[in-house]
Amino acid sequence: MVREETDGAGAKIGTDHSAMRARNERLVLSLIRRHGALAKSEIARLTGLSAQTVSVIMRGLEAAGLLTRQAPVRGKVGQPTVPMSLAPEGALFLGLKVGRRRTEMVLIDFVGQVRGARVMRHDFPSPDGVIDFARRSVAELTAPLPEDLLKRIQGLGIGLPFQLWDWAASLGLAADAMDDWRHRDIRAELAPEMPWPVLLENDASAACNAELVFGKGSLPKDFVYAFLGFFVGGGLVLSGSMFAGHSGNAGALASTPVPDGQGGSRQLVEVASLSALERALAARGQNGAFLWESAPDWELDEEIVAPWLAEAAKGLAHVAASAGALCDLQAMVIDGWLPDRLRTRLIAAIEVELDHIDLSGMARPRIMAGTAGPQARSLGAASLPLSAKFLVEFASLPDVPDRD
Amino acid sequence: MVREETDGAGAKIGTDHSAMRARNERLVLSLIRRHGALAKSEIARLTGLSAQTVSVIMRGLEAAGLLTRQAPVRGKVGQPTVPMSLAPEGALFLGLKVGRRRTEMVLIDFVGQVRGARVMRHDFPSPDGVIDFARRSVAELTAPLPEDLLKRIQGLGIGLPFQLWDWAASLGLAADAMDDWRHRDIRAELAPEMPWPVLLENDASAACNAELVFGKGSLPKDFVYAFLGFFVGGGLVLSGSMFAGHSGNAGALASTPVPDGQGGSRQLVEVASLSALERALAARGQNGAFLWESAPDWELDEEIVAPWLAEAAKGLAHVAASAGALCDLQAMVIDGWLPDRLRTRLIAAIEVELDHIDLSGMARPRIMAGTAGPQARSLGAASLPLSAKFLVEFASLPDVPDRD
DNA sequence: CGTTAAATCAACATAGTTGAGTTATTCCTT
DNA sequence: AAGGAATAACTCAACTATGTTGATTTAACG
Repeated sequence: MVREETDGAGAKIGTDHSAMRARNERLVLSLIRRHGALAKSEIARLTGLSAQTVSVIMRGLEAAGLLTRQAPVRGKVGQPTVPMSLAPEGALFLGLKVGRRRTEMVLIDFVGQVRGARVMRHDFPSPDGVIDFARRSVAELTAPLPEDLLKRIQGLGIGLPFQLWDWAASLGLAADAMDDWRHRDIRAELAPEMPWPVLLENDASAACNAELVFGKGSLPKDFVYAFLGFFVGGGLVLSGSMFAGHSGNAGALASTPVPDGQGGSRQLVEVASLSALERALAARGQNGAFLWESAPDWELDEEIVAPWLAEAAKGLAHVAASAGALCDLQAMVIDGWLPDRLRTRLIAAIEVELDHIDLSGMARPRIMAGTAGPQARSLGAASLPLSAKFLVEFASLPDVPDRD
Repeated sequence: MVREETDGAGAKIGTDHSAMRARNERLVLSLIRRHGALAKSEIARLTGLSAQTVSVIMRGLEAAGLLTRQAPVRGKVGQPTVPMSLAPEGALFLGLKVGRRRTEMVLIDFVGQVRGARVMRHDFPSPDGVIDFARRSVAELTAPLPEDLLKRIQGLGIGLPFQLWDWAASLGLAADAMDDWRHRDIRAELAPEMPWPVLLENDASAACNAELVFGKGSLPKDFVYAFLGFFVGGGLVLSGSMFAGHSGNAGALASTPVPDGQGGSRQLVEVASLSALERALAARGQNGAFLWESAPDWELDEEIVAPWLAEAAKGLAHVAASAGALCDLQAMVIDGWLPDRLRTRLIAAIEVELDHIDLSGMARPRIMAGTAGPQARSLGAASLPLSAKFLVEFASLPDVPDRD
């Protein structure tokens, strides 16, 4: 039931029977995840598969504990339909998010509920410290689980900022303080110790995946996602699935050139990131460390926040326009380690800036708020093994009509 | 043998046996197209399919006339391998390219050789004129074909500039001269008359597809393609296949905002297009009509071409950087209705401009020349039905190792 | 109690896999 | 140089996995 995806050197790219079944199973799970509970007959109509085939597949998924039957729906002529929904305890996932001041591990279930969490604070992350924390947290989070749930853990996802070593200088640390990260591969180090697959992604890409898999709003099929943390990162969702790029670095919004207002260009990270905000605080003699102390509920002086917001919005609007033109995007989704109110203001400001950009020849992308908020990255890390094992690439998914 | 892809409302998204076979057949054809002749045993190794399955599939493709056996290769221990290559006459395709002053139709074979062509010149294209030309050209191009080749025509692809109606003003025509295009759908009008599928794409996206399908150079898996014509357009190739976007408008490079050198931004089309060059000519009192008269072999005054080149390169370098960051691209491919020497200069100039952009945090995209040149668009139009029917999405293709 | 739609059962069809056998070559031994 | 062993490509026949079809059962409404 729901086999691993073969990968690596000897990857099989031809399709055989088991690949066919695997894909059809993922298709069923993906449809139910996106739409909510669906009856076998509805799945048959949506997929074009025969009722018999769908019946076999869904009974299998139910037997595997991944689907549960809901109360039968009566009121229409004919035998009542039995909607099947995702079984929350059908599968569990661990997510490790490495951050600037906080490293977190979460345990989530099949529907994205957080079942447990651990947090470690640090001046700056070190590979050894993170690996140690990961080991302890896995032990602590799995210890209370009964045998049957323990077996349902499907993987560990890691969300890690890329080019961590570039932080050192900006943190006032010795320039080589984080050089360790250059040469360490924590995925490869943790994988042998863990009984499940271990996956790694850029932390912002992971956040994007959380939005895609667990997002509550109705997302378009194509959008660019931006997460404002110490850096700014993102992800690119095309045809409903995340596009990671050949080296896993797609959505590297930090590096995007944006006009600097003086005829040249600079990188987005210089204007639309919390590091930029921290610099603005420092310029006024304030210590920005509080930004990272706890959940982001801070309130800043308007004199500091307004100019930062204006520049960030200008940069992000430029990205929305150029990414929109290139990829025919319908939206840009904004999230970050930000208080809700600030995120709302930022979105409004981007809309205003977009008015000042010539968008002829392309569709204007909507600017939307993310639904996962500050915890998007850890949720996203945990969502990586979920996507890898249980979801089909959405390219082939149809629009699911609402039930009447 | 190689079935049509089902599409439209009742699209079947579940996988059944025939979809499995269809995909494996396309996979075989895609591998041979990319690599050149391959033996059954090599295909078996590359795909991971069993020798028996590959044998059955390839005998079928041979019987269908899509593959031909090459001379057996001896010299190694064991039975000699029989490489199979694409049969040039295995399938034929028609391509209609609508342009500013020229509309063309070509007939190409399975390996991209042009078997026939028709050209119509006009002051500006009209839907009725184009449809009429298409009808006549199809008749003229197919008339000399023997019965068996006639049956091998697989489709008609159309490459059409989007937003044709915006030209009118810049051509000095009545503003509503091309309003017809707003309301006409030449694909829908031609389709019922033709015994094959009729597909339509943006002309620049079609050119991109030609590069992808017939390109002689070794292309990376992810690149952005730019074609400089009257406008500038492009295409986006991700994981080896073209990404068209939800409304078919991906790669709309014309609309990309680039810094205007004065602190604001303007659209790429204003600097990197032949319409910009024509404007520069007009500003010096020269009539730019000659640009379109024949194949692009013109030589321009350095005082006109140098400033245009500089601005175009600056704009394209900005696009290369921002697209590169967003999509983790390995390259930008440049082609256009340009003399070869000018294209070469443009590429060099983009490289220089790229040196002035901060690319930290991303890989520097290579700037490469296209291999199809001025005829890329008509070739590309004809390549559309080829891709649709005979190629698999390359996402799953492995790197084919060279034979030793 | 007839009609309807969901769900299932049993027989069947399709296409991939496995293992044995055939073929055409090179390599090795005499 | 001749003949057999080794090797690798290819094919055949039997088998397996999985999807489809048409008949049947089930549980509701009217």
